[in-house]
Amino acid sequence: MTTAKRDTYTPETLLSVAVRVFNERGYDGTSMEHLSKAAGISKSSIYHHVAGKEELLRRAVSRALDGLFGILDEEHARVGRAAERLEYVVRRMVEVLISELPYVTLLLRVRGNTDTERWALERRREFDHRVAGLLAAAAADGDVRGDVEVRLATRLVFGMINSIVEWYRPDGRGMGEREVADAVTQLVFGGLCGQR
Amino acid sequence: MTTAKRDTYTPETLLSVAVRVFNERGYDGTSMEHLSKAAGISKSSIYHHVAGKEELLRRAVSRALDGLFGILDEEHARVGRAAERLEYVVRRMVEVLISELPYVTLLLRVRGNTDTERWALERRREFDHRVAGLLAAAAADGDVRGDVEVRLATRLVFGMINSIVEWYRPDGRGMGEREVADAVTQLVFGGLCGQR
DNA sequence: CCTTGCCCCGACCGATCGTTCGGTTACTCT
DNA sequence: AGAGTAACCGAACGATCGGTCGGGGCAAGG
Repeated sequence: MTTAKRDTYTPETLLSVAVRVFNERGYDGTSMEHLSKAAGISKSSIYHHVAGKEELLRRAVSRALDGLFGILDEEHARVGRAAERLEYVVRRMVEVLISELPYVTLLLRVRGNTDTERWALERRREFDHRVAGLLAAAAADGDVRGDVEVRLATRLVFGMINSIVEWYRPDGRGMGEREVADAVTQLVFGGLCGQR
Repeated sequence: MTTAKRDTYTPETLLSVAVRVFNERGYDGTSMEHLSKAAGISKSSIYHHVAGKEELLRRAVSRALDGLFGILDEEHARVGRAAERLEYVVRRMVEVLISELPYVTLLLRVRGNTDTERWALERRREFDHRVAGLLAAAAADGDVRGDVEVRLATRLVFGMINSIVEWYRPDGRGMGEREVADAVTQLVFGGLCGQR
C-alpha cells in the first residue's frame, strides 16, 4: 500500500549497521569510509539517509536512553517497597541492556568530545541518580546493608550491570537473558557467599 | 653527577601527560596536536622522546598490565586456601587500579584497532583467565556459591572492579583507596544484603 | 673561546577525515 | 511512454591526521 517494501536502506536499518561498526572500532575510530564498506553503499549515499556521523550517534544513544528511562516508568518500579522496586529495576536493566545491546554499548562508551556526547553523559548521570535514590530508600528501610556508602554501592552495582556489554554476545546459544539477569540479581543482593 | 636534573621532558613524564589526555578524549579522539598543547611543547618535539602515538599507548598499557600481573606473583596470591587467595587478589586489584588509575583506565578502553591494542586485549584475557581459575578453585572448595556459573560470576566481579576507573577521582579527599577496597570486598563476597 | 649534543621548533609531507556536489540509475505513478 | 523522485554514485572540497625534515638555541665540557 503506502510502503511497497523496497530493498533499500532506511535511517533505522542504516543505524543498526553503523552502531555495529561503532562498537567494533569505537566511534572516533570509525570513518565514514568504514561505514560505507560495512553498509555496502558509497560514502556519499549515507548522507541521503542521515545528516552525518554525529546524527547516527545521537539516534543510537537516544534509543538506549529511552529503553533505560522506560524502566523507571513501569509500575513495578514506581509502587511497592523500595528494596523490591530496586530489585525489579536491576533485573529490567539487565534485560534492556541485552535487548538493546549495541545501542547501550555505544552509550556507555561516549567520552564527551561533542555536544551529542555531553548530552548523553548528562542523561546517563540523571538515570544513575534516580536509581541511587532507590537504593538510598532501600537502605533507609533497612533492607540493604548500611555499612557501605549508598553512592559507592550504586556505582559498583552499576559497574557490574554495565559490564555486561563488554562480554555478552547473543549469538552463542550458551547463555540466555534470563540466566544473566538471575546471576546479576543473586550476586548484587547476595554476593559470592550469600544464600538468600 | 651524571644527571644534572634538566627541566625537560622524559619519556615517562611525557607519558603521564599523554595518558591523561587519552583518558579525557579517548585514544582515537586524541591527536598529536592535542598532546602538544597539553604538554606545552611542539608536535614535532614529541617525536624526540617517543617513536609515535602508538608507543605512548604501548608504554601505558604495559605499565597497567605489569601492575595487574604483579599481583599474581605476590605470596598471598600463590599460597593458601583458594577463597582467601581470591579475596586477596580482588583487594589488590582495587589497590592497583587506584594507584595506577590512568594507565589501567586506558588499558580497559582499548578496542583492538591496532597490533598494540590487540596485544593488550590478549594479555587482559590472560589475566582474567588466571583469576577465573582462582574463583573456580574456590567454588570447588565450596567456599563460594555454586548456583552461579563460574565464568559468569568472574565476568561480573571483574565488571564491578573495573568500573572503578569510570568514577574514582583521587583528588577529592572524600574517599580513600582503603574505603573502596573494603566496599568492593564486602559487596563481592557478601552482596547488598549480606552480613559476613 | 669553540665544539658537542640534547632539546626544541616551524614548515611541510602524503594520507585520510567528514562532508558536499552534480549527475546517473532505477523504480513508481499516471 | 513519459514524468517525477528516491536511492545511489564518483569526484572533489577544506581541514586535520600522524609523522618527517633541516635547522636553531643553549647548557655542559674542554
